[in-house]
Amino acid sequence: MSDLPPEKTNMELSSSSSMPGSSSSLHHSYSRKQKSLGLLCTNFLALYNRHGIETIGLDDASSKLGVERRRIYDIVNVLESVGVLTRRAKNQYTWKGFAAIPAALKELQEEGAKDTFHRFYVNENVKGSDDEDDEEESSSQPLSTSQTDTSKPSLPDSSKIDNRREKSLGLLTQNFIKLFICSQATIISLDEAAKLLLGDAHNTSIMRTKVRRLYDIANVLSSMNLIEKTHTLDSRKPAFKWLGYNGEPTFTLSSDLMMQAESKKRVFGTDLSNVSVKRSKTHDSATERSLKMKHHAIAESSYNRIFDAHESRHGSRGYEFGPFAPATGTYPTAPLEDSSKRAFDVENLVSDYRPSYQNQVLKDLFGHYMDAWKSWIAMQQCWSLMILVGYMYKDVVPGREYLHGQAEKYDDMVEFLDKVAKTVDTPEERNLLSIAYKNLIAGRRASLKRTRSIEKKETKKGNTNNVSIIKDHRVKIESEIAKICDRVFNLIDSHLLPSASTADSKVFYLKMKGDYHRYLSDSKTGAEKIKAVKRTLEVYKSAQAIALNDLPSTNTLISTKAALKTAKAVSAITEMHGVREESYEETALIMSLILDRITLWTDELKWS
DNA sequence: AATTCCCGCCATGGC
DNA sequence: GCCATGGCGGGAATT
Repeated sequence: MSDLPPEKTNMELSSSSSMPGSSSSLHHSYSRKQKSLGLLCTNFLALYNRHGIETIGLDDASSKLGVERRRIYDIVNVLESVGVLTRRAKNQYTWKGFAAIPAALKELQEEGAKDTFHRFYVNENVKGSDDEDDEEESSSQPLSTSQTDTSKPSLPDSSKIDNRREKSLGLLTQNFIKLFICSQATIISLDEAAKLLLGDAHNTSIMRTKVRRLYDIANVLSSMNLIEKTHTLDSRKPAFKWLGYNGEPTFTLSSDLMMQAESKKRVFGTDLSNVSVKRSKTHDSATERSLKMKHHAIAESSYNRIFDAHESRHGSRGYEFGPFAPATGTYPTAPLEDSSKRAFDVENLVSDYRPSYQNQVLKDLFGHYMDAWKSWIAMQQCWSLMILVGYMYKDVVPGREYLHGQAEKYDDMVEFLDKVAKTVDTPEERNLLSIAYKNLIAGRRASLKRTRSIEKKETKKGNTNNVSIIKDHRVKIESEIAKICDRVFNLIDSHLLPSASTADSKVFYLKMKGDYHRYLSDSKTGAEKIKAVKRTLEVYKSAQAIALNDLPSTNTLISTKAALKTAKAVSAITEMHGVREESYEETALIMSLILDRITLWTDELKWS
C-alpha cells in the first residue's frame, strides 16, 4: 500500500483556538486534498444526509461549506443523476436520500441495456414507470456506432453534435455508471471510460476534457462509496471499481472549510466554551407552547454536559485532529514492555490505520447545531440533541479516544437516552430514538470491524506486542457493544414495548430489538454467537408475525436487508459448526416469508 | 513526466 | 440588463 513518501509528517493545525480576529491567512498551504471535490461532497452529504432535511438551498450549501457556488453545482449535478437529489426550483433542491439510489440504478441499467442496440427505432412510448416526471432522456441519435468495441457489450455513446446542453456531468455521470452496471466489467480506468463514452476520435483535447470531468465525477461517486479507486489488475494503471449501493455509508463531518464561512456570520465557531446556558432560553416563543417541561430540562442539562466534555477535552490536550497524512507504516518493531513505550506504539498504530480525513471537528458540528438550536422548539431540541450526542460518540476511532480514558463518557450518553426514551410515544420520536441509538452503536461496530482487521494483520505480521494491545482494545469495544445492546433490550422490554399501543409501534420496537440482537451477534464468536443469532431470528420472527397479522402491507417495517443478513448469518454459522438443527428450517421459513412479501416492500426503504 | 483535478472565466438560458 | 447555471480548459499540485 503506502510506501515511504517523504511527506511532511506534521502540519499546522491551528484550529483549536481561533481568534475572532479575521482570517490571518497563515500559510494555507493546505494540501490540495482538503479542497477536493470528493471531500467537499462528503461534507455535503454529512450536512444534509440527516433528519428533517427536505430542501436544500444552494446558497445555504455554499456558505455552510464555504465554497463557491460553482462547486456546489458540480456536486449537485452528479448527485441528482443518481437520484439522491432532485431539482425543485431555482436554487432549490429536494433531498431524496440514499434510499433513492437503488431505484435510480435500476433504471439506468435498463436504460443502458436498451441503448446497446435499439437505436434505430424511435420506439419508446415512455413512462411505463412511475417515478415522477423524469424525462429528457430521448437523445435520439442515428445509430452508427457498432464497429469494433473490443469487448463487452458496452454502452451507447453520447455522440458529438447533440443539441441539448445535456451534454455533461449529469448525463456523463449516468453513462459512466452504465458502463459499470451494464457490463460485467467491474474495473474501469478513466481513459478507457472516456474513450468508450465518446466513442470516436481520440481527439486529444476532447479526451482530455472528458477525462477531467470523469475525475470530477469519480471523486463524488467514490465519496458516496459507489465506486472505489484501485488499479487495473494487469497493469498498475489507476482505475475505478464499482462497488454498488451497499447501504448508506456513514458520513463524518470533517470539514475545515466550514467554519471559515461560518465565522463570518455566526460567532459560534469561534469560542464555544464560552457559550453558556443563558442563551438556551432565547428561542422565540411563537411555536413554543405546551411542551413538556421535563424534556426541556433534560435537554438543557445534557447540553451543559456536552459542553463540559468538549471543553475539558479541549483544555487538557488539544484533541489532536490528527494529521491527515497517512503517516506511512513504520512503527517501531522493537518490542519494549515499558508502558510508555507501549502507548507510543499504539499512537503510531492508530495513525497508521486512521483513514484519511476521517477525524471530525466537533466544533463544526456544534456550530451547525447551535445555529439550528435557536429555532427549534423544545421537544425537537431534546430529540435532536440525542442525535447529536449520538454523532459525537459515533466517530470514535480505535485507539486514541479509549486510551485517553474517554470511554466512560458514553455511559452518560446512554443514561441520558434512557431517560428521554421513556417518554416516547409518537412515530417520529420512535424514529429519532432509533437513530440516536444507531449512531451510538454504529461507531462501535465500525471500530470493531477496523480493529479486527488490524488485529488480523498484525497477527500475521507477528507483532505480538501490538496484538495484545489491540486485543485489549477490541475486548473493550465488544463489551461496550454488549452494554449498549443490553440497554436497548432493557428499554424496549420494560418500557417501550409494554406501553406500545399500536401494532405499528410494536413491530417497530421488535424490529429494533432484533437489529440489536443482530449487532450483538456480530460482536460475538463461537457458541455465544450462535445463541445471539438465534435470538435475533426469534425476535425478527415475532415482529414479522405481528406485522403480517396486524399491519397493512404498507407499514411493514421489517427491513428485508436486515432479515436477509440474519438468514445468511445463520446458515453460515450452522454450516461452519456442523450444527445441523432446525436452524435451517427457521432460515427457510424467514426467507419464504420475506420473499412472500418482498414485492410489497420494494419501494419503501424509508427506514433504512 | 504523467496524472489528477481546482479554479474560475465566460457562454448560456432564463427572466 | 441581471442572475442562476454549468461547459470547459489552463495550469498548478501530486504522484
